[in-house]
Amino acid sequence: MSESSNFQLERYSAKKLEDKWTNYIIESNSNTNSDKSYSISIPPPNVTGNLHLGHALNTTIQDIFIKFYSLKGLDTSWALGTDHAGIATQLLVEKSLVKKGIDSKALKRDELLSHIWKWKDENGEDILNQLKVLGLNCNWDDPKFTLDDDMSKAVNEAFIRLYDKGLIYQEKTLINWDPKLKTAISDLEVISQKKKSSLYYFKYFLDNSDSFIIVSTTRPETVFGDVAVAINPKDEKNIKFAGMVIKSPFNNRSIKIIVDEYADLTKGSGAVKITPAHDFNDYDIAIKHNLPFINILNDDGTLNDDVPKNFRNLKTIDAREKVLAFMSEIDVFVKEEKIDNTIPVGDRSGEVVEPLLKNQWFLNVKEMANKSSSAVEKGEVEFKPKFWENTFFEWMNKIQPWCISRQIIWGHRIPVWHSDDNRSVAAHNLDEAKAKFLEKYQEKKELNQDPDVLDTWFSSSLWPFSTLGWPNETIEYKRYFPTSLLVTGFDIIFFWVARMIMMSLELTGQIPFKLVYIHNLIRDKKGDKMSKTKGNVINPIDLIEEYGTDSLRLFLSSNISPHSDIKLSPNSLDPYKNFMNKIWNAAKFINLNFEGEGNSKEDSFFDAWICNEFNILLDNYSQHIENCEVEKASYELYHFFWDDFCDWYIEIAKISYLNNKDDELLNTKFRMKQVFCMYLNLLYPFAPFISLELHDVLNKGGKGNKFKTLPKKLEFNYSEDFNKQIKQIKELTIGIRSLRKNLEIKPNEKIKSYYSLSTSNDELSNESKNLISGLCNLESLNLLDDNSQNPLISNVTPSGTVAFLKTNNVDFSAQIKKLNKDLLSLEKILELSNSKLKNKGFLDSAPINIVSEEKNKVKETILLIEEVKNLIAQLK
RNA sequence: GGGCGCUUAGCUCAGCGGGAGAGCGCUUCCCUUACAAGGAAGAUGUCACAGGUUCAAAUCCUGUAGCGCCCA
Repeated sequence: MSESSNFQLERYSAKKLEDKWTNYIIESNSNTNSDKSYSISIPPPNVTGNLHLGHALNTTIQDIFIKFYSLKGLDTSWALGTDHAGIATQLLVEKSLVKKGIDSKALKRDELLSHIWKWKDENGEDILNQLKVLGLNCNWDDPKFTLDDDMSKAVNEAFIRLYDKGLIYQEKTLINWDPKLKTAISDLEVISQKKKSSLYYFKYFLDNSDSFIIVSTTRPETVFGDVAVAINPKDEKNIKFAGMVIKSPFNNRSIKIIVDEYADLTKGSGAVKITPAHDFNDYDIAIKHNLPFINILNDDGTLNDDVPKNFRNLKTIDAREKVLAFMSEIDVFVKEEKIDNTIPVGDRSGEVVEPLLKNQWFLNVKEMANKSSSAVEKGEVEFKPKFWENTFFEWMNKIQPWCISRQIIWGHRIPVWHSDDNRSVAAHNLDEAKAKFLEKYQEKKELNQDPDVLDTWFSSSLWPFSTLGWPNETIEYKRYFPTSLLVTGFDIIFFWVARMIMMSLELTGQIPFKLVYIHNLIRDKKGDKMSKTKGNVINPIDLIEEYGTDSLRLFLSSNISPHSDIKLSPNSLDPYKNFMNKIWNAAKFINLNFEGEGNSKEDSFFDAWICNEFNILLDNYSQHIENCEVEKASYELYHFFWDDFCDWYIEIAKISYLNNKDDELLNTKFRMKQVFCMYLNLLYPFAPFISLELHDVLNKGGKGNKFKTLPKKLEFNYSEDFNKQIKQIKELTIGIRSLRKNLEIKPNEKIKSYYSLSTSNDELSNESKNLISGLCNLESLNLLDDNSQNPLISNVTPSGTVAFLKTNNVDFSAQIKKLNKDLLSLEKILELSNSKLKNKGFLDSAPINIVSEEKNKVKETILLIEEVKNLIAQLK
């Protein structure tokens, strides 16, 4: 059996195509010699990650751009890689060690590190392998990993440059401390969680006095760190106490009463206790009023030795109860009030984050943020959709120094070496550090590297240029940087996008990418976020198993929306699978009929029409993708194929095949295959597997040269108005089919039919008549004779009237109903148009073409109304 | 509290100044040899509400309500 006859029997199977073509796609190298380049760097998935729909959406979009610009002849590069995901990975490995009975806390730094590297070596490729099923054209031969030597070199270089510029510094200040993970985290990693909680009121008695101030607090356990009570200058009740001192009943410390507008009279008692070492606002107040800082917490969040003995080592929540009990005991407790509060929680640990005084490394980003904002303002970096720029600016405007040090071990160790007397240099290695130290301090000292590692996002922020070889001026860097596009979700605009822009401008002097394409999230069918705990996660691998990669990709690319998240239910992909099947079967039809190339016969009007429609598709498609409107390109692909190519072109061609001699059909058969293959070329970036397979089937022997360029516009040879002819055929056909349906005439019953055209000097060619006869299963189709005495049942269409002979056994009530409905809507249209044309304002102000269109509409509608009235009269 | 987005057919959403659209679902008919994962013919809408701008508003502006997200 030949290959082609096999194909005729084969049903569409996505799985089979994926098995056949995945490696071909991965191995195909789209680089050209073009001097124009197009580059993207992938948002690196975490090494701990598993493929989820977010990855599928994100990479599908990028792949469409890469494949499209590759077809356009640009030299494309899509940098691939994974992120070491510091805290997440370390947590994961520590957990797995616990299962093996190993306590990670008992391990030395090097031992734990080697465990994590071992895990990475075993599992680090998983996510990349999962990505492979999507048919992506990324740089598979050179995947990066943020902790590899080349990336680490970039990280060190970036750090050292920023350190030497004075932008990176160490400071003991209040930071967000995760007591569970025992590390500092940045503002962005703290989530504000709404919670019902209590506001407690208690009395602070003035020293040696019966007078007291009622203070309200949500955190009674921090009374041991209190150094002041702030009252508002407008606080008439308490203002007399300003400057006086309270003797704390909790630890005998002296507490000053200060006046500051920070004390909000509308909240609680209006007087607020100041705990500078455990609250960010209080910290600022302390600086302002020159107050001391008293740390009362250990690193694990328990109370430390600076509190009275019986409170030591208690968890804050337990200390709170005990303090409250003590307040009652000494009779200072006033009341408890239920309030809505927001609590800071670590995004990784889920634990309440404590503000703590700690020595940490910071990057001063203020100036970098200003430069970044102006790059976006000037349009050097553009966001799409544009409204996300507001979100970006909002954060940039109030940005704080970025806390970049973490007290974990999985990450880039801070490249700073300290002497025992706390002098430091930043360097790539110990030798360089020694040399730098000597140069800087004119002294030799024993040096030790800082124990902390960098925030994972520090290395991520270098990604677009570190993947291209920076700080070396590699060929890749010169060719592909700045990159063309960044595709990502809105949830990491702050974490990632903003920081990449800042770092790039600071370190390379260039923007990292010209365009930021922000896409939305994929949710379940109710619009809820997918999560393991909710159990509503849909795995893309399962979807691919059931529907195929092409269907998934087409679903994703069709449903991108700037304004709403994508809702996905288990059968959301049905329409796209059906579409794949439609394409598959159309290929069978074409394969069955195709006889060979090389035909000099002139195009028929429908060949010309489909060529023209294809040219329109080609224009729109390119324009949409270039405008980053992938979903519109997808829509055009769907409707051109189903509505134009299948429903009309193939159907007309079928009739033509029946009516004409073989040699007259060669051209249509050739055109049909030609347009179809060019269509596959356009479909390729969206649905690569089916495109490759069908192109291969229909072009036997033409392997190795698939989809290397975008198709050129089709030239065709037809001089008359093919659009008008198609319009006539479509409208008259629909008119006849509708009439047949209304009269309940079976589809298989051949019937005589008549027509007249709405414009008297129009003609219907014999070819068109034959086609309509075929499309409507007519016995004959003849021009209505004005003198004909035959009673008729008619239907009206914009192109003309169609009619059947009125026979006794036919029930035409449905048709009368239909005509009356037509009449009603026509009269409405006429009324509306007439009222417009009577309006002087409309005639004066509306554009000329709009006015003339309206006039034409009136003329046509009047004629149609007459016609419909006649037809109704005939039936009475 | 500040900011952003949304409200259009039963559902999911497009349209964003001059004819209310798509897919799914629904009704009726058809296994007509590419495709029943299909074909044909249909039904379905105070475009959230209230003002305003305009000759003309689903579309622009203002306000209101509801929903969602981000930041504090």
